[in-house]
Amino acid sequence: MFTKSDITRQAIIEKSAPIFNTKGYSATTMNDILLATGLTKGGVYGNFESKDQIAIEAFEHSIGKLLEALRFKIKKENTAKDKLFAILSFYKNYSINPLTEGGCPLLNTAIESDDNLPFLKIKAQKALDELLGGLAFIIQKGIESKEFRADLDAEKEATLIFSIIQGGLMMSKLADNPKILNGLLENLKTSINTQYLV
Amino acid sequence: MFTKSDITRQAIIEKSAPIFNTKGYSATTMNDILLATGLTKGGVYGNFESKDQIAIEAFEHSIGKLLEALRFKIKKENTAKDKLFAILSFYKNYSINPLTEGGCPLLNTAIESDDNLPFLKIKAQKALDELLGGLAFIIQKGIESKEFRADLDAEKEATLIFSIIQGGLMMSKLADNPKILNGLLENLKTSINTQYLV
DNA sequence: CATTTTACAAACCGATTGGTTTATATTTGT
DNA sequence: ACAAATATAAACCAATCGGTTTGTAAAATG
Repeated sequence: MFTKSDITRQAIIEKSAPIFNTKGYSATTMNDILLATGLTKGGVYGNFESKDQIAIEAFEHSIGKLLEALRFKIKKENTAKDKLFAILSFYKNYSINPLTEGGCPLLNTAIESDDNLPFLKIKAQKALDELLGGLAFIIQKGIESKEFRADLDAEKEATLIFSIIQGGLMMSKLADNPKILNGLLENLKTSINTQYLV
Repeated sequence: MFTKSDITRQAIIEKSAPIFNTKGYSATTMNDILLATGLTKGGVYGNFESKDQIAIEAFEHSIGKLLEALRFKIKKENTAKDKLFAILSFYKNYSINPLTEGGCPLLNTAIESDDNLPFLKIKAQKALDELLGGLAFIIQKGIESKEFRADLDAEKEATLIFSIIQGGLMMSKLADNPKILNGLLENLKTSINTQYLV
C-alpha cells in the first residue's frame, strides 16, 4: 500500500519535475515548488531533506518517463531499422511537444550541471549511458542478424545519431523552428536506408 | 581614446564572461562579479544598469571571440573543403579546452535562455544564425566553384554539421570524454571527403 | 591650477533565498 | 475508540539576493 507520505512525495516530484526542466535547477526556488504543490515548507521538508534531493528525483522521474516511452515504442517494432525509425519518430516535433515541459531533461540537465552541480551531473551521465547503450544495442543486434552492414561500428553510429538529435533539439528550440530538428530526423532516415542496410 | 570608465566596463565584461559561461546566468550572482573584478557595487552599477545588461554584453563578448577565432582560421584556407576542415579542427578537444571557460557559450546560453530569459535568447538566436549562415556560405561557395557536388543542399548540410558539433560537445563534456566529440569530427571529415567532393 | 565631471567605495535597502522549529492535525495500528 | 506515529501548516531564521544612495577620491578639462 501507499502511505500518505508516499503519495505526497510522488506529488512533489511530479509537480516539480516540469519546473526544474523549464527553469533549471538554479532558477527554481522552493517557493516555486510550494506554489505548484500547494504545500507549505513543512509539508515539503517533511518528505525531502533538501532542494537538491527533490531536483535529483525530479530529474530521474523525467528521464524515467522518457526512457519508458522510448522502450514502449521500440518494443512494438521487430526489425532493427524499424526500431531506429521508432526512436526518430519519437523525437519528431519534440522541440514544441516534449514529454516533459521544458524540453529534453538530459540536454537541459547536462548543460546546467556539467561544471557546477556534480550531484546532478552523475545522474545525467547515467542517463546518457543508458540512452547511448540502448541505441548501440539495437544497431549491434541489426548487424548480428545481417540486417545491417557488418562494417558498421554500433557505438559510433549511436553516438552520431544521438548527437544529431540533441544538437538539433537545441537549435530547433532556440530558433523556435521545429523544422530544423524534423529535417535532421528525415536525413537520418535516409542515411539509415542508404548506409546501414545490407 | 579610452576613458577610465571604458576600461572598467571592458574589465567587468571580460572578467564576468567566463563566470556566466561556467555557472550560467541564474547561478551567477553580483557578488561573484564583485569578487572577480575587485570592484564594489558602486563601481559595477556605475557602469552597468543591471545584471542582465552585464550578462548580455558578456555573452556577446564570448561569442565575438569565438566568431573571430573561427574567421581567422577560415580565412587562412583557400578551398571550401579546407575551410570546413579548419572549422572542425577548431572544435577538436573543445570540451576540455574551450575558448571561454565553461564550454560553448552558444550551447550554454541557448539551453538556459530558451524558456525563461528572452533578453538572452534573442542574442543566442542571432549567434546561431551567424554560425549557420557562415557554414552554409562556405558550402554554397564550394558548390558554385564546382568543388562540391551540385546536388548538395548547403543549408541542410550546415545544420547537420553544426548539430553534430553541438550535440557532441554536450556529450563529451557530460561524459568527461573528449574522444566523443573528436570521433564525431573525424566522422565529419570522412563524410566531407566521400560525399561532398565531386 | 581650479573646477567640473567621472569613477568608485561603503553603507544600506527591502525582498527572497534554502532551511528549521514548533505546534497541531490527520492517519495508522491495536 | 484510543494511542502512537505520521504529516503538514505557520511562524521564524540567518544569509544572500539584486539594486540604491551617499560621500569622496581621482581624472579630465579649462
